[in-house]
Amino acid sequence: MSWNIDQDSISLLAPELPEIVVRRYCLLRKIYYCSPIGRRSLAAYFNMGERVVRREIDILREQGFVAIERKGIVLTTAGKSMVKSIMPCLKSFLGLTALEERLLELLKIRRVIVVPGDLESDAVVLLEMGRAAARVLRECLEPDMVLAVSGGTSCAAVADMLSEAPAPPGITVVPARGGLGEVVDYQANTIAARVAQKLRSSYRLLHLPDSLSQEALQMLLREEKVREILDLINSARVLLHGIGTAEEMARRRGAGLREMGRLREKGAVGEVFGVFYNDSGDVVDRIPGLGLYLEELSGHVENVIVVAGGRKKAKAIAAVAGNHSRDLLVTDESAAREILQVEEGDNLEGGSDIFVPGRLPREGDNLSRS
Amino acid sequence: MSWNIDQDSISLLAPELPEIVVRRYCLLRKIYYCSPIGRRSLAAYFNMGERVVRREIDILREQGFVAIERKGIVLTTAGKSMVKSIMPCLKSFLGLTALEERLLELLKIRRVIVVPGDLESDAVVLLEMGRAAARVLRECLEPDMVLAVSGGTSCAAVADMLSEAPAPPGITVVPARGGLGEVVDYQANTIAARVAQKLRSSYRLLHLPDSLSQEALQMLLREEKVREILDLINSARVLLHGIGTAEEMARRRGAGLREMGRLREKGAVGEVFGVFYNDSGDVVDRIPGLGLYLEELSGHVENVIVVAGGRKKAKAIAAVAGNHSRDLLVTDESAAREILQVEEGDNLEGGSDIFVPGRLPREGDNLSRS
DNA sequence: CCATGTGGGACTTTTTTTGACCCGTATTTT
DNA sequence: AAAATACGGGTCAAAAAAAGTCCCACATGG
Repeated sequence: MSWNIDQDSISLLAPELPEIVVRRYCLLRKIYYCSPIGRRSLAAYFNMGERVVRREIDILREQGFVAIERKGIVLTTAGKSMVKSIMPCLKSFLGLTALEERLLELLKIRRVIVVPGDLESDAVVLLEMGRAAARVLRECLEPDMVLAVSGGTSCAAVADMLSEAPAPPGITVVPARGGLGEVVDYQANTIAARVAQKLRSSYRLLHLPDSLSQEALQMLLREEKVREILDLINSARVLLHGIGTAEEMARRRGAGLREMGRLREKGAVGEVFGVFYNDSGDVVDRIPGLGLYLEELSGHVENVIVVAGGRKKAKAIAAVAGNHSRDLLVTDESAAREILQVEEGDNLEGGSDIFVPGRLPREGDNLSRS
Repeated sequence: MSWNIDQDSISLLAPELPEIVVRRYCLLRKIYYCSPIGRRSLAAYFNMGERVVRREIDILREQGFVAIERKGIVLTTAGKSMVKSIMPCLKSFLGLTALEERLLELLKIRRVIVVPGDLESDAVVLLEMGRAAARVLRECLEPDMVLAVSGGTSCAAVADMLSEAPAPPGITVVPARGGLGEVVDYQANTIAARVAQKLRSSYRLLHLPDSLSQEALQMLLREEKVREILDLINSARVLLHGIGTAEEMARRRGAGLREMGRLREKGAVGEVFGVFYNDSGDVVDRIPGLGLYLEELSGHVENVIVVAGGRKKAKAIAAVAGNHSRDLLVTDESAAREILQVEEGDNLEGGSDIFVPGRLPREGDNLSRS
């Protein structure tokens, strides 16, 4: 029998290690995004005791990663550098690199990036996903491209984390669809504009009322201005989109229980650009509206960057991101593990647990998070 | 300012980690070589509390690396496999790979292998060095070679750790010099025979009285049998030798304080094949005797495997193993760090400490070791 | 048959960790 | 300007973990 012990052998010798490393890394990462921040805020955020946080911070301070100021805890230069550069090392240490490879094989797409942590229990993971996706996005950009972006918190995070630096010339950013009734920060229009601003590119928007009848849509299609933007959108060569769960989307549309029941009946698990997919990736429903038609995108779309995380979206991700050689997936650890567990009945081994810094909540805990 | 944080970043996040890993590894390694062995023996050997050992063993048992039997602690299959395969990973984790590269550059020799630990405080390190050297030795062997070995504990360890498997045909093992008065187990003759046995090769020995006058040596030289073996020795294409410190050698020769003082005066720090070297690698003295003449070895020697460890031998190693492109050095962590610190005024960074499992000795401790 | 070394159990002491405070101050909000 | 908030730091006791120190029953080997 051959024992395949490689870079993870250290964690086998010190099984308590991953927990420690993850806890400190999460703290560091949170401080990175939220500094200056206080002990109590951190403790509340991660559901840890205040004293535990203090101890960890002391260690991090001794290591020179954080400095303590009157306003709160901040990262030192070394700390910032650490957060930025530790990722590849941490990923291999936590087995995420292996996870990426297994997902790549399972989903048969071009590229998979898995970010450590669980988006649902640590909101900072969303930002980290955004940062990773932003880097991928920049790699995809070429002169005179049209980039279409969708709405949602995930894409908003990408926009947030994009560095402010000029992209190749001639790029136009457009929303993939006219506004779906959402918070303005998460609307495709808003995100497109913010992305364009970060990239120093131009952008075109498509403002539409929330719910339109078929007749109204037909009428709008005859408008030259609208037509023009739609053509632009459908000539996109790069797509950046999140994934909605069916429940989320139905709720966001203000749909009644009736409609939600219908979606569930059809087995809808994920939504992209207003199109609902079931487990197998088939289209089972769509929201009437104007914009990009994913099915019609054939030749000229080169890269589809899918960014979504959280255990709840696992099924949706697997359904949407499967079997497209043009797809690039950016997700988080919890979603990645969930997908693999569901899809291939993951032979659960020791150490494949996902570590979260917090403790079990007790009665009396304040569960609100910053 | 550029922060070079790479694979060691994990240890920066968890500074207590190297100590834990090294401790467990040392325990595992000791068990590997000495099983079955009991808690108390381990505790005494490593100068640890019995309870500490018990706890570590519990963890190692939970991890499936050791099993506890009535006769003592033994390694499981997984444990054996771990000890064998963790080495490269551990080396990079402890920065030994980097250490090897720096030594390679400093000494300008062909190859450097650094084994974790300190030979002086953990005798098992000697065996580990032997195992590494044995592997190197096997790589060097080609058909019809003559292999000359020296005496000493280091070479004895190599002989011990050599696997029993046939070497290329036609190999002859010889002692590099006639017996210097030592314990028989560590004499070159003994070691040559044991190496040959492991390699399934033939061997020739050269038995000589301890101290001989010049006249006696000259007379022996005229003996055909002796002459024949000497020719064989001097046709060696592979050398395997340890390094003696001057003190050690003088003591072993039973030399009086007078002679030791003379050696010290001349600056002798290391000895190989009865030849003493000073800091710079110059020959400052020699023990009269018959055998291999290192200086005359020119063309036909292809590989010189130097195996020596321990902080005390650092200077000797640096003096002897320098500037020979044919040299391969196998040493331990403590010697390697000491060499670098002395030779290039090592800019001491955090984490470059060498971890030993024990604690500081107290009064009342039983310091004897198995 | 006894000396030695083994694991396991039990107990106390010591150290570390954690929780729960309070305090003075700087900053923000009212 | 005053109140409220959030910050770091300090302190103390409870709790938990670790470590030291025994003793016992059992095997093994001289």
